Amino acid sequence: MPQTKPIVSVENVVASASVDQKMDLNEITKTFPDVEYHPDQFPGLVFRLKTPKTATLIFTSGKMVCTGSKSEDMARKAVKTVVQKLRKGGIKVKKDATVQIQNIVASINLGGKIHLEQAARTLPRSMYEPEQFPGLIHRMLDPKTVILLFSSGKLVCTGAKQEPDVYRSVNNLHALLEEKNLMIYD
Amino acid sequence: RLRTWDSRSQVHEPVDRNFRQAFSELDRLKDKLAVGDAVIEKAAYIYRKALEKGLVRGRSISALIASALYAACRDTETPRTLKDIGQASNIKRKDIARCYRLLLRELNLKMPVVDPIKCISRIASKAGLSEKTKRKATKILQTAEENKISAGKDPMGLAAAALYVACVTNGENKTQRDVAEAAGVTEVTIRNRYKGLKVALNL
DNA sequence: ACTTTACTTTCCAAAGC
DNA sequence: GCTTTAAAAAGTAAAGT
Repeated sequence: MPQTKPIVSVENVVASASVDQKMDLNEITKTFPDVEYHPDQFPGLVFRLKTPKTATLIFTSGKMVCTGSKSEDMARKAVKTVVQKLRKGGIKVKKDATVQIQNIVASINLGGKIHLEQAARTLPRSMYEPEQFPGLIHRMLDPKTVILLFSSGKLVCTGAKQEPDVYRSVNNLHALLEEKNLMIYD
Repeated sequence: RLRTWDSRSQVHEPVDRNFRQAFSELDRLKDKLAVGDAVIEKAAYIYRKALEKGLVRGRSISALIASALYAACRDTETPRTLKDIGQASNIKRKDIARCYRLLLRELNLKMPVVDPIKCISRIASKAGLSEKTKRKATKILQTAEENKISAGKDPMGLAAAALYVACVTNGENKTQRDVAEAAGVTEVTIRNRYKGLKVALNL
C-alpha cells in the first residue's frame, strides 16, 4: 500500500479531429484576422481560443489538431467551439467534427522524494542523464506511457490516451518505487 | 572521391570498408580528446554492433561514430562531455545526444551514472590546480553525495563548484571564471551549486 | 545579483518536404 | 528526420536591469 496519495493534475490534452470535408484556409484567414497561417512554414492554420485557452491546427483536408485543454471533455468542447465559430463566420461546415484523444500530459506530486541514482540502476527501460536533463525517463509498458521522474518526488506522465491510464501509470510506478525502496518520506 | 566521410551510408557499400573508415575516424578523435586505446576499442565495438543492427541506414555515419565514442567514454567512466565530443568531431551536441539515446535503446546498453568525482581531475588539469585542491574537492563531493544534493544536477557543475570551494579553503588564487571556463559551465552554475554545497557541508 | 525569457526532455496528431 | 501546437517537471544559460 502506498504511503501517500499522489496529487495528479492534467496539464494538456492533444486531440485530433475531422469535419470530413476540404477546407479553404485562405478564406478563414480573411474572416478571422487573428489566425496564423504561413503555408510555406507549416501546412496547418493556427486557430486560437481564449476560453478554453487552446490552439487548434486546421488543415485543408478538414482534419484538425487541438492542443492546450486541461481535460478530455474540454478538448471535445474546444473543437465544437472552433467549428461553431467557423460557421458563424460564414464558413460552410456540413458535419460536426469527430474527435479522438491522442495524448494526455499530467504533472504529479508523490509527496516524498525519489532516490534518482538508485532508480536509474534498478528501473528497467529507464534513462538518467543529468548532463542532458535533470529527470529520469522511464518507459512503462502497460499502460504504454512515458514518465519523467524528478528527485523532488514530482513526475510528468505523457503518452496516455485516456485519463484512467494516467492514474494506472502513476499507481504502478508509485508501488514499484516503494517496493524497491526508492522513496524517501519525511 | 565520390563519397565523403559525411555522406549517408549506402546499402551496397561493403560493411568491412565502412568499419575500416570508422576506425580511422576514431583514431583521429582519440588524439583530439586524449582518450586511451581501451575507449577507442569499446567505441569500435559499439559501432560494429550498431552496424550489425542496421542502425546506420539513413543516418549520419559521423554522428553515429561520435555517439559510439561518447557511449564508450560513459561505459569506461572516462569524463568527456557531449560538448567535448561535439567540438572534436564538428557534430552538433544535440545530434550526438540523439544518436546516443538511440544506441542505448536499440543496443539495450546500460550506462553507469556519471560520477562528478571523476570529473575533478580533468577540470583541475585545465585550470592548473594543485593535487591538494583536487583531494579537497573529492572529499567535498563525497559528503555532498551522501547528502543527495547531486540528483538531477550536471556533474561538471558539481565538480566545478567543489573545486572552487576547495580553492578558497586552500588559498589557491583562482576565480569562479577560471574554474567555470575549465569545466565548460557558467559562473552562475558554480554559484548555485555552491549554495547547496554550503548547506550540506555547513560552510 | 536579480529577474525574465528561453532552451533541454517526454508525448501525439496533422500534410508535405 | 523536419516544420507547428500545448503543457509540466528542474537545471542551465543568456540578456537586461
